[in-house]
Amino acid sequence: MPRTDRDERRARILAVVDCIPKGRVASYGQVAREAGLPRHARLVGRVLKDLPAKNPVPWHRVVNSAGKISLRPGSARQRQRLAREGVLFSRSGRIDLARYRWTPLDDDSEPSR
DNA sequence: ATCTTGACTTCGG
DNA sequence: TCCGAAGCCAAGA
Repeated sequence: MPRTDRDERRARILAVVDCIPKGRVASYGQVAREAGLPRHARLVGRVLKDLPAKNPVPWHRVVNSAGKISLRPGSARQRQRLAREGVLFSRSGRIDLARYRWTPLDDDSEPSR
């Protein structure tokens, strides 16, 4: 069990990220809200940044509110992982959130529209 | 306690 | 659509 408040929040954030289905994405802010931590989008980013390589959580399914990859170095890797799951990128490198955004309860289902 | 950082977000122009 | 500014907030130093 998490001992500190910090570990507690970290665990909740990762739990949410772990729920994002293959082929769908969520924004940092969305993950924060669903983890019960509104206004903590940046915390989500920090947690993912410090994520051990061994951790299997689908960190690549988290993008910013503009539908773009926030990772500076390494964006190619994240993009490739998403593409491999069927997530299409626009010419400007953006993901159509209206189409790929994950909403709890949709838990699977192919992207529509 | 104070100041800086940043895998963020929203709002204007 | 593309910035820049402002708002936000936990961590580090």
